[in-house]
Amino acid sequence: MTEDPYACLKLENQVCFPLYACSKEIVRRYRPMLDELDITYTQYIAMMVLWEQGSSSVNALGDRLFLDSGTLSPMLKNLESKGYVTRNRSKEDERTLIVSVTPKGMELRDRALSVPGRMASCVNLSPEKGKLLYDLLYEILGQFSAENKD
Amino acid sequence: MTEDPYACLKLENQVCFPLYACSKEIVRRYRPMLDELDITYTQYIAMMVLWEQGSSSVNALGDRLFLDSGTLSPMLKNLESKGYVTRNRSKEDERTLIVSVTPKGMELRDRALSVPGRMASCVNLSPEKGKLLYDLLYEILGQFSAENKD
DNA sequence: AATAATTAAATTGTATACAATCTAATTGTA
DNA sequence: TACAATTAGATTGTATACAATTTAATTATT
Repeated sequence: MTEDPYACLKLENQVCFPLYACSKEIVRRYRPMLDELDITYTQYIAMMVLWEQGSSSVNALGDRLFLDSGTLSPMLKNLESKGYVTRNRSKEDERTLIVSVTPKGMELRDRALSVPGRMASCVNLSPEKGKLLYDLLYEILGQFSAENKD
Repeated sequence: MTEDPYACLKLENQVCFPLYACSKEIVRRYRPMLDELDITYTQYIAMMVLWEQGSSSVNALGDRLFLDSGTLSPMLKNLESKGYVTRNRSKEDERTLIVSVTPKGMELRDRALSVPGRMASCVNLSPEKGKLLYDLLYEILGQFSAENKD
């Protein structure tokens, strides 16, 4: 049992690294499926919110996705150019931009239906472990959301 | 209990999304600490490998970090310009680039010693849950590494 | 030995991410 | 009601990520 003063700086002693690597690798595996829909992963999660809600302000979308306007602004313009969403200023508050799904965007939803199932088959984790992972991640995210509410 | 055919496309039913969000948020919390060392998170994990091994080929580093040359090449040049590493072609195989830590790079290690502890205090997860999360993530990463060995 | 196939990095092009700054609209306050 | 403070997005600048392609070096094959 040798005492390594640098043990804390070893890659395998980090929790963040497998989180970072896992996230990247999974998103990478989404790519071929999302290519078929002509969207990226970031666009996909934005569409998920919009499919569910119909529309959202950029701000609310950012809170939900943990993304800021620097990422969202160009990405939403891209989705608009593909015809999946429209971007309109709110009548009540001209500062607010409302993003809404178009009919073409709603059609996309049907074509995306097979994606979650096909993705699940890329990650071999038992349902119990999946639930465990999910709960642990949301426990951390919950803390982060609480922090940001200042 | 209404049957929603689109339930699988809801953001809260994804495991990937909290993984993606959590990874991003944690890396974002590293930034102020790593700013003090004048490195980014990606440079930090690369330095972790180099601190431990002294040197590595770009290829081996990429396997370890799940990054390709498109990301590593410019990032390692950046680390070189800061004086933390040197980049030299291998004598045995001129295709291979060997990245080595410089004395200045090793000094950085001492200044980085406080980072893991300060980061840990940003995430309030019990040691047991931390271990659980760690194991689940490496279970998934293990599958991915096995896949890539074809 | 000459050529084909493979391999390691580097480069190119597209799309994030995010801090910092800017602009315009709205709200709070003296 | 003017004017300061705040807020919502957009913009700018830097650094990833990664697929696809290119280049140079090495290995395998005929």
